[in-house]
Amino acid sequence: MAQTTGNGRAGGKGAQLRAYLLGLIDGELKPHEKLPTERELAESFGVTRLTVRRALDQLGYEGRVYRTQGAGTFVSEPRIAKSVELTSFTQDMRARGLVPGSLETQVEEIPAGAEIGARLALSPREHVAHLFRVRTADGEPMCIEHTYIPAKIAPGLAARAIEGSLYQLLTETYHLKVEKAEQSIHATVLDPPLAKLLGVPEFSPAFKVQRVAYDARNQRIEYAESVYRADRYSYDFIIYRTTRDTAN
Amino acid sequence: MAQTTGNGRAGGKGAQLRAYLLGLIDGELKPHEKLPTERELAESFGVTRLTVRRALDQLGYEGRVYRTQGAGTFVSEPRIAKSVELTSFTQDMRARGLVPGSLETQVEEIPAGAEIGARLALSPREHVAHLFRVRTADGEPMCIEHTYIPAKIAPGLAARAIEGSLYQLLTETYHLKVEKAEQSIHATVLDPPLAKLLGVPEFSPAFKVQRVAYDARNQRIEYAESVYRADRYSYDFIIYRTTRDTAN
DNA sequence: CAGTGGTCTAGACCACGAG
DNA sequence: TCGTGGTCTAGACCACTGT
Repeated sequence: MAQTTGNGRAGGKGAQLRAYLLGLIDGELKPHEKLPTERELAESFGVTRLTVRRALDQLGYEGRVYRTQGAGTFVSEPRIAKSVELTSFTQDMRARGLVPGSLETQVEEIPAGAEIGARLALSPREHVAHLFRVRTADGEPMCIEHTYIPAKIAPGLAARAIEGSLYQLLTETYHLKVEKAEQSIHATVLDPPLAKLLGVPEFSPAFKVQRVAYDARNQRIEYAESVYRADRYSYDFIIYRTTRDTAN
Repeated sequence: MAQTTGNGRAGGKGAQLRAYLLGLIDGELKPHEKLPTERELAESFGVTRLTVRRALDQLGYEGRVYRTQGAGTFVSEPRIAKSVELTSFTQDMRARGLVPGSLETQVEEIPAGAEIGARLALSPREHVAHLFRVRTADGEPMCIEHTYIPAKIAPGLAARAIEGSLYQLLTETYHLKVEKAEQSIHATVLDPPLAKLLGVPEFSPAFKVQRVAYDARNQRIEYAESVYRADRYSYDFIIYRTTRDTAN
């Protein structure tokens, strides 16, 4: 089963066009330089303008390009945004050129209980695999993570050795592909045991992140609660005025 | 053929359709109930399927509906997401049923200096209006905010009484409409003076948020640095796996 | 298998920006 | 004025879901 994402057809013209445009943006063009017009792109790629527009829409949403009616489409300044994209810790660290790892990994299968059950829409009696990991980058502790996965959708997970990317394991072994996550970020301070695990002073500031992950069919796949060192982490993203409501 | 319709504009068919769908979602339909099919909607509204799809795309992105190929489009569970939408403090508080206000408002016009200049892409000598406000909800301090706006795009701003929504003032008086913002969120703790302003214990956790806001033409409009009480704030949003890269 | 969403074509007119 | 992006029409075929 090759990958190719939901879009069964090995690529799709939009995806090829996207790849080409990304090459332009990262390579030949500098910020605020003009991309070819939509009509030019459509013709030279043998696709419709709609297809071109969909690719540009996505890039615009990701903050890579911006468009001005009547003028053209332009390369954005180097982006600060990284969030609003769903990545795993492993992917995230690799993208930053760091080597991801884990310390103190523990796995167990336990009843969900009230809180975890509620997060995963399970009965409190149903079982979940519980992973505890101290995630590291280049060997340095970055984050403490508790992950809960319904046992019924990933049988035997608690008996496996988890190393590296959990998402990769879920995809390859259980065909569970996370498409979407609801995330809630809080600011907190580290109590002494957590501070020690992360190797920072007691009562240092930190992010506490709660995440519920879903697959394409809105089935809950994972609940994770993580604590990140604030000295090494920030959340950077681009937000847009929502649509054309403009009511107020 | 060649219908023409002139297309009244003033909303566009997509916007009307969106309003109708929002009514369905918030009114008659419950979570996980099925919306009409795209083809039905297209016919009953006298638009193309593409137009229907664009409206549904947007709702899907906002987390209001989810779609499953071969099955249909369904109402999402009540959303937790609020972020990934650009709102002002004023709008945000009103949306939560609270009365927004400000304490200790100060306004001055000063040279941008190195840091603010860099954020706003101004020479350090150019002037900016600097607003300092303690934002309140139902009279309770929620956030401390420093806002910087280039004097050349909002002349005389520093001489005005700022009350209520700055964004509203910028739109109505200077025709500056924020469309996009880059935001960076950090976790921190409150030093004693800030803690006092916010009425919370010293060294309480807090969010520090830096924001650069742009208009539709990518002109920088505002740089803001805010500190929010962590006991009253969290960032909740939905994130999606980005497109079809899937390189993994 | 029928029906759904996902992608695409080949046009058209409109609103805006710049020369 | 002319070229740009923004919106829309009227179809088509494909991939996936459910029965």
